[in-house]
Amino acid sequence: MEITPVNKTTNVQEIVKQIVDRIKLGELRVGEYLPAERSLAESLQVSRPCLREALSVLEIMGLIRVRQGGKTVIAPLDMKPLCEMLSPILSSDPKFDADLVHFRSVLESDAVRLAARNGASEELGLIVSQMQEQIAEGENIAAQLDFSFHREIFKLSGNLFLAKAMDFVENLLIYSVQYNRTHILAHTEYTDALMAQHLDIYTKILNRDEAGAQHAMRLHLEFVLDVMSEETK
Amino acid sequence: MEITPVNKTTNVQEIVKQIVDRIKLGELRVGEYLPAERSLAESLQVSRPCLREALSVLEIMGLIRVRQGGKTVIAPLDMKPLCEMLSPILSSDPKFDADLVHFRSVLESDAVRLAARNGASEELGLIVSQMQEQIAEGENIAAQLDFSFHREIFKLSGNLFLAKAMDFVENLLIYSVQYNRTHILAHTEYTDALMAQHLDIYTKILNRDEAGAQHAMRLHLEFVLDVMSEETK
DNA sequence: GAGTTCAAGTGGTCATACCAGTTGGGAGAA
DNA sequence: TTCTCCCAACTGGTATGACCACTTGAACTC
Repeated sequence: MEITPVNKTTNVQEIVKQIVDRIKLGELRVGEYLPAERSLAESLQVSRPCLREALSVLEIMGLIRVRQGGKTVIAPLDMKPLCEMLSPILSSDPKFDADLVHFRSVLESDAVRLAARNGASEELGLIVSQMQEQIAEGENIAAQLDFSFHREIFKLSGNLFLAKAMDFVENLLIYSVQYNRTHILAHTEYTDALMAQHLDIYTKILNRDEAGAQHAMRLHLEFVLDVMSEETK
Repeated sequence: MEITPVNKTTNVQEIVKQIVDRIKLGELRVGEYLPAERSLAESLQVSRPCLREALSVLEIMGLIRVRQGGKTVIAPLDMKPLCEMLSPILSSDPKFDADLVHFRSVLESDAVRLAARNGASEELGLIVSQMQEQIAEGENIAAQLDFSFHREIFKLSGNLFLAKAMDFVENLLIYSVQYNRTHILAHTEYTDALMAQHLDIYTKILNRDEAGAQHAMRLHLEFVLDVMSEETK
């Protein structure tokens, strides 16, 4: 006979589970308001402090957004608050930055391969066009546009976890001094090279050239890392 | 002039931040006890419900372990509680299982390459020896041993995030019906093949054959996936 | 000395009150 | 009528104090 610890569960855990389940079942949808704390506590037959503990948990999980005076709203799953809280712990490791950038490369290298398998989207083409327009006007590539490009590739990969992991990594990278693409994008001398690399990746995806896309992405990431290590010298 | 929202912060967020910072700074170390809620609340000059909200957050983040009647202890960062809470949301996606397994393959494929670069550890050799002993005695490979083998590879990779991501994935896979290695390990007819694959991976790591190790791992993962899809037919 | 018991201390829950910010509708002005 | 402004009512944020449930360890019994 196998012995397992009795499953004693706390009120807070029950509440969290119940609300998560309701979100999963679609009873609570993104954008909808949660009932007021007082009435919700009554419905759940728990005290308000207890409910508030559960709400705090849901908030850090990024499932709800709470504002004093305003209503509590169901939000799309967002890792950002968790990352903000957790980043001090993680970044205490000296290898943090290097490991994170490597990890991102691994993710993106696979994402672009899957993206090439699935083919390009209109959205990706649009992003590339906008990049070209900006350059034609003598501007640099906007950081937001660069971000959208890479994000779209993860979306095209179709893999839920690659996209979520990318979110996670990006949220952590915000706090990384060494890895700030904005600096690189601001350097005019790199603009042409970066544009060519983005275009190359896009073309390979368009042609469904999996290996080629992966290779192009690797070259791009290596280029970015090289420039970064130059900058920080 | 750039306009940014004023950073109104709540008591709970302050408390969480403060405790996280103290853990980072080493003032609070893993295994140590947190003061009792009542006295800690007094020290922080906040009410107990408020403090408890913060503690709930820290608990879901896996930074502390709380037991009724017992003391609250600082724990090593553990994604498990978060995964348990989050898994219903994630698994609501029909592609969940497939995406997760693919994601895991991506991680492990890279981890084993880095492991091969760094070379094998005594620990890994010991695990392989134990596997061989079990087989020599006519037993199957224990699930725990198989898990240790794969975990050790992530450890050998030396990349913080690969290991953490692996933790995350494994915690989610517990709830995946389709992906339960225990079933496969229990089948005697696969035992020899699995042992050979593990041994192959180990040897390649030992010889610092990066490409070979990666290839061997891919073969192993494909084999496991094949068997699984047979099982679920 | 080994086993038992129980009191003190811990987290878990609750009810209530009040503070602080948001919102929307009604009173007043144009 | 239409617009503006203000305040009442509702929301979340915090505090207090009480009580329950569980764990622990020291005093007590045998």
